[in-house]
Amino acid sequence: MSQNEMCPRFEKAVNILSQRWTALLIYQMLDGNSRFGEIQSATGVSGKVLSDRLKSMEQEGLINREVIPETPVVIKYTLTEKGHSLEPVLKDIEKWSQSWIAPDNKVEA
Amino acid sequence: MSQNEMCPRFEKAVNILSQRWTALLIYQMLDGNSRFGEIQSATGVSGKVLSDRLKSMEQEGLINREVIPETPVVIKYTLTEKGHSLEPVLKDIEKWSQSWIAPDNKVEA
DNA sequence: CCTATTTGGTAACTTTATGTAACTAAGTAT
DNA sequence: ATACTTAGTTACATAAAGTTACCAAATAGG
Repeated sequence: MSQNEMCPRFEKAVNILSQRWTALLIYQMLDGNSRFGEIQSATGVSGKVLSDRLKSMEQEGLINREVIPETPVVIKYTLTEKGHSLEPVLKDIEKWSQSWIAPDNKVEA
Repeated sequence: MSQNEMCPRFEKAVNILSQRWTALLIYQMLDGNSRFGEIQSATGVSGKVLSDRLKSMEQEGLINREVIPETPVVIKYTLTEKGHSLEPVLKDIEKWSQSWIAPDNKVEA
């Protein structure tokens, strides 16, 4: 336990973005992927965690969930304005990675 | 398992930043905090995890560890150029949080 | 010498988060 | 009825994080 003197809004933002997968999921949605299965196979996240993350991102107001009663059913996840507003942050991370991470870095860890 | 088609450098960067505490630790160091105890009490991270993170951040080339043989011993952690280069990313997150996170948000979760 | 204090940790154990694999539900076509 | 597809959930296993107690070095006080 300690006295956190950091801005609680900043901490909240960091907590959101440092939840495993969340940044990658938003990145995928920025990239046009909107369906459960698309996002899952693009990222490799497990169905269980994807389901959890989508729920908490929805509660956080980052995404919307839309049910399209086609057959079979299609669920479309789209970024809200708030979610979309994270684009510059992710692009910054991308830019940083291109300057500072070696190109042949395997993610095997 | 899945076929990740994202840029592996971007993924690596996201993995670094989405490790719990890492972003907050860098933020503290940008703010001038350099000692184990300072960083620990400023953030609230446990000694065990702080120790782990500092090691992996050092291996990642983000920080340097300097032993100053005063009494009692002082260990000084400072950002490398690579570590410091994350400042714009963190400032972007901070800016985002000020626009999109409610001010009275308690971190109690 | 013996004890206490301070910094920067480590070790053992508990709790929480994530991963895996199998299963469910709705809708439809065969 | 059976099978197929999407979008999940459930039960169980493993990994990561938190908690608390302890260790090591260096020194100061008694």
